[in-house]
Amino acid sequence: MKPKVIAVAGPTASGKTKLAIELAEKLNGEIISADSRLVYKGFDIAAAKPTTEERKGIPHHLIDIVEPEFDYSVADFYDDAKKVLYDILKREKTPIVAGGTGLYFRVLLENYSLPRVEANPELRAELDNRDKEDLLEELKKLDLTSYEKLKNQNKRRIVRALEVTKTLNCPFSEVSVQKEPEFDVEWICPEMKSREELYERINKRVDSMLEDGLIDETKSLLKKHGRIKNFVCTIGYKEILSYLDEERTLEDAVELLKQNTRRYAKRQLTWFRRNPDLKITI
RNA sequence: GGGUAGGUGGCCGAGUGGCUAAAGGCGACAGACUGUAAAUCUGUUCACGCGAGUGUACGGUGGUUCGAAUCCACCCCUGCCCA
Repeated sequence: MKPKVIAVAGPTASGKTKLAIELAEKLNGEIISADSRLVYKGFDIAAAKPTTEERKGIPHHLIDIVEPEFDYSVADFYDDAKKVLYDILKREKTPIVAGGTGLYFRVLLENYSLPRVEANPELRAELDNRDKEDLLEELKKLDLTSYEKLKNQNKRRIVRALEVTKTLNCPFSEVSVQKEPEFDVEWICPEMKSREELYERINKRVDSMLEDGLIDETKSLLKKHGRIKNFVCTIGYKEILSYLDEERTLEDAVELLKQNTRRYAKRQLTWFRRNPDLKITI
């Protein structure tokens, strides 16, 4: 008997946070956040982190666990989430994995075996300096399977394949395989009527982020951390920063923020649509 | 009223006789995703058709030409300058 896990997955602003909390109340559950931004301390308004009241006393895991300077990786998530998940099961409560980061769901619940190869900045820099064709040539010699899969893909993924292959001295394709799923997952996504409705919710949520003090939050994070990657690459902060830098008006920055959020939601939909259990129709 | 620059596909913008259903960018849509993932990358984008193809299209109406987004005439509209 595999352990039962509930997964609440959906695009940003679809209402998954609320849905997860309702389910947790009903099922004596605890929530494991599967969100690459919620892990960071201080990323509150822009990341739509649920407030204490909103959490209704339900334990939330993997939120506010690292400082933004720390590069939290999928592997970190995998280790942390698995530990928490078994802990919840041990206490005979229901684990509810909720979030919007497709890769996190895949690695945790679809049991992909992550090659244990940490990011190697020197090697990456060296590989980045070479052009894509050159890297592909090398990959073709070392790992034909990965070459076939990645030849039309982006350079970053080719770099990673080479990084793993060279470090382990073993082809990337042989160490990154899918195994038998470890959990019995019930997939749930919030109901969404139409793309228009979702986009409308996104627009409204961005407006309320502004009312809640997104600009002040951006300023104080900037002061505290400077322009570190995780900060300036986060939707919400990057657009407000462009306003603070006087690259565009506030109005334009907000419009761009809405647009980038819509695009992000679209990419999330692409990810989740692939999962037949999620029944995404918009 | 006079002068001048211009009106191109959802938007911006290149194109100055045939190689043009019209570069490029943006947007939109679709897809990929195994340690950067709110990241990064790929494809499609006038209509109909599986397709060869057919139809419609560069402000409007006429004209020149075998052939016009491109040349000519008149008209309409917009920006700027002068009155």
